[in-house]
Amino acid sequence: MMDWGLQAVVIGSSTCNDIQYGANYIDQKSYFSPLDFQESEYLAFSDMKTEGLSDELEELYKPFYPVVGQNTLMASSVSFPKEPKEEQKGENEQQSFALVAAPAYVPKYKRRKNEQKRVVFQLKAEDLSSDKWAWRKYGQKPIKGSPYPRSYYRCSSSKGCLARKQVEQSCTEIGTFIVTYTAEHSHSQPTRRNSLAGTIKTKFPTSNNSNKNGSPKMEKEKISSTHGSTSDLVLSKATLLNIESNIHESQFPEKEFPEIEINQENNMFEGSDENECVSIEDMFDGDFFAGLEDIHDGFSSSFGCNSTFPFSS
DNA sequence: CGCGTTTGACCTGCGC
DNA sequence: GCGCAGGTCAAACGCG
Repeated sequence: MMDWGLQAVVIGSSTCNDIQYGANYIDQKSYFSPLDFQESEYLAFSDMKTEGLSDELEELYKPFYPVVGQNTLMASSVSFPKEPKEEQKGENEQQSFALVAAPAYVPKYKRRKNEQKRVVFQLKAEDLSSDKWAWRKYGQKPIKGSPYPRSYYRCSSSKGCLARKQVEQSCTEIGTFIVTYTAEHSHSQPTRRNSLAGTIKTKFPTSNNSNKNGSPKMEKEKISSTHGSTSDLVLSKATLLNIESNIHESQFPEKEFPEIEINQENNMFEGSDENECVSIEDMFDGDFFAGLEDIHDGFSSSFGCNSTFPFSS
């Protein structure tokens, strides 16, 4: 089992711009893994933390983070909210930090991201599939200073679940994605993903049509996959095309991005049950990869290039 | 019918 | 107050 546990967890300062990578830091307020732990475990966690049981907690939480491929880069951070400037804000802050209970009041627009607890992972494209939660995409925005848009996902497993996830491609490394988790799941991990509904059909651009992100606007064409959730498990083809087109159109700044490299002995996913270990091959059957290959082929023929597709294997 | 993505519009926080 | 940027909403539409 990989032995990184809290090692990759860092604490950010009060602003999202201060995310640090690679520091060994155990936060003193809270800690969570949005990916892979059971409700009962993280329910008890905050209480345990306050009792100074961080050693045991470290052991407990080792398997909670996504068990990813050998090449996965992971940088995790946790940001905490600023102290509320006004009394009024305090209430919302607490809503944002409720661990499990569904909030009685959910503001239409959440607090700024830098005031929410966040965990940042840097993942190889092929390791995005290690996230077993079911996510639904609810938005995409171009990000200033980045050639790639950021996609916004919310947990689709439970209506009251506040968990959010942002995915954007690293501008420094092709095929590496920065995944930011916000808030926590209010339910246990789903045993299976949902159906294929919503899997888009995207055709390749035939002209110079562009959306407001400056990326080609896609028509629809089928993505084949036997695993339902499109989320990040199967990045939508339009998203992939955006990525691909951006790769070809963009210059990559020479910017250092400190990372923690994870060495892992095997490609095993560890579930909530102690005995539940699933290999990558078990989790994704041949059709899944076949679907990716189809997409890749489409890229190659459409863009006249086959070297940069992040999901090629 | 339920669940998914896409995408323009809208809301909010923040800096000036 | 204004403009910008990030985050979210919701209508439209596709798929099984």
